[in-house]
Amino acid sequence: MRRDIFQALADPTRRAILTLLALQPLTPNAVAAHFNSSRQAVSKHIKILTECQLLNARQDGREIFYYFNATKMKEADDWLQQFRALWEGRFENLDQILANNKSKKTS
Amino acid sequence: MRRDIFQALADPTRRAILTLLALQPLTPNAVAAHFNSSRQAVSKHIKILTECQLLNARQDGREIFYYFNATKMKEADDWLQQFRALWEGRFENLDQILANNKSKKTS
DNA sequence: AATATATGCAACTAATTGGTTGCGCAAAAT
DNA sequence: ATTTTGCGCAACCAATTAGTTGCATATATT
Repeated sequence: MRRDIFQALADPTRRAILTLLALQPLTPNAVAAHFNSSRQAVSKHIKILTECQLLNARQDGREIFYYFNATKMKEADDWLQQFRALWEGRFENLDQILANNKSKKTS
Repeated sequence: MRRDIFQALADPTRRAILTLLALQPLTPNAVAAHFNSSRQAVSKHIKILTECQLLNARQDGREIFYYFNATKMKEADDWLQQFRALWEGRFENLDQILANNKSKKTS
């Protein structure tokens, strides 16, 4: 199933799962142990994250370890690229404002 | 009203609105003209984006211009920071893999 | 072989979402 | 003064979501 990566990132629990799995691959049970949610609820989140390839699954016996896929996450970063110049520019403006403010005080 | 910035970014129309308004401030009507959606639908999106401060409003007569707020968008970028090392590391690994591959060929 | 464990999947539910239509109000144009 | 324009807000609706409970299946453990 196709899925929008930003839509997957919308849920705070899913973001927490990503943060957790970025540190080390874990099974659904191990992930669920970190949250108040039930195993099934976490499993659903993992499914969504896997569907948009933010996670990859690797089965080992009856356990399935989920791996964070940084390459996919970079797509979010790429989208933000278009705005990056703006908040950097913002600081330039801030410098100017501060400079103006200073000159007012000293004048 | 409080609102999660990632939840606001989940909708593709809202992301398109942000891209548009990052170029220049516009009124809701002007924004709606760029999409197939009705003015009210766009207005709802703008409301959500304003609630999480990705947009700021500035009234001028009966018109309201909405401004993109880059500083707020940077929060998304900040959250991604935790993963940035990973996809950069990924490329380091890729370099190693390529290096190994090359040495195999030449050996 | 019998039991326990790890997981996915389907059905159901309450809450939220994205959209619509219709309204009211203030500012501009006639 | 009347009409038009720009906008927000509320009510409603269909679709989606996040969660639950209850299975079924496959792999370990005893």
